[in-house]
Amino acid sequence: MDADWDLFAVVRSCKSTVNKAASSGEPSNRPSKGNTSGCNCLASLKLEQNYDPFTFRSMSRASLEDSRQPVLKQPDPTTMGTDRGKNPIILSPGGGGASGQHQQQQRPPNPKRPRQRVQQRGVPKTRRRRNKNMNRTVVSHVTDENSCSDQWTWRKYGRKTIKGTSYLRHYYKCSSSIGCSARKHVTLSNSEPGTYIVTYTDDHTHSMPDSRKSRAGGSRRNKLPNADNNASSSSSSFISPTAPPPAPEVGATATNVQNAGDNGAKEGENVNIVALENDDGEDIFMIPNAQVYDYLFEGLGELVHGAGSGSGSGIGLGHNWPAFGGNLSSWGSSMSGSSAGSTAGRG
DNA sequence: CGCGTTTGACCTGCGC
DNA sequence: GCGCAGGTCAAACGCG
Repeated sequence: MDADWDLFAVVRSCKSTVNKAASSGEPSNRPSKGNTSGCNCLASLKLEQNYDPFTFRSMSRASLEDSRQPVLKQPDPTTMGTDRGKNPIILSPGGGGASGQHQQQQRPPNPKRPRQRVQQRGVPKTRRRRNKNMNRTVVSHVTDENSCSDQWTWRKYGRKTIKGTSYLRHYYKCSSSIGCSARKHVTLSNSEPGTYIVTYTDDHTHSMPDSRKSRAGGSRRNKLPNADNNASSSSSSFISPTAPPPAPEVGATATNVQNAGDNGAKEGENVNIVALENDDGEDIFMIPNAQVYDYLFEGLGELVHGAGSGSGSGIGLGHNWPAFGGNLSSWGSSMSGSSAGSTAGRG
């Protein structure tokens, strides 16, 4: 909760001109849905080509490409809301990069496999929806050229067509460690074609895997035709909220705002897009193609670093920022170097 | 064999 | 209370 509005506060503070940072308890912590007006401040950053804060190595390009396929060009009122009975997205193998995906894409239409979900009803499942109780969510935007991968192992557990976006949202769980509750979902931005909105939820309950041990996904990925494309980037510069950048030079997204404030983006420099959400998953703000100015991050830097020290005094996203492995402040210094071997996968 | 992906079904929060 | 929409589950399947 604190962190939550910490972010918020930060954002607001960004609005420097507008002043009013986290002066007080930030009453309107949670603007009602759609009410993002309160935070039109944002700096958007343009990533350096080589610097991709959010690369999801573990996600097959195909998957994401998938999300680039407009799902519902024209939302069908009759089927809206659920994919039930809907035709699966048809990937066009030749279409673009997604071609040659190994795997399921070639799977036959799948004759509606019989599924008996026994004991579903009545059984109180812990299946939960993102709610206020959940750990804060950090959103970040990635340009599609940056591909998507990071050092964590993510396992896709679902996808959904999101109303209003016309694109698919892919849901991933951290599979680097059993029991890790970290999750994220990736959606192709509706307003920013080519930009993926990555939302991280919950924190990793383990340290960054040294190397991927997961066999299936990992090895396969490397063989992705497109993997070539990003081979260099994925192997040399995978950066993510959970995988601190080796040496941030320029750009930054929300996730490395800290760096942006410190040694990251230089004044007036472009950094991709920064977007933040409150714990309700509401986009607090997103500012594409904006520019970063020091003053914008002055406060941020403080917050980030200060809070890291555990200064309970308030605002700060120093610690416990889920997407940062729970410790944003140590982000810049502790690179993935740590080992903490991954236990990739289950069993 | 183990793991990731796909995808239909189901659950649940929220707005009306 | 109902329906919508987002989120999650889990069987089936493919790949290494």
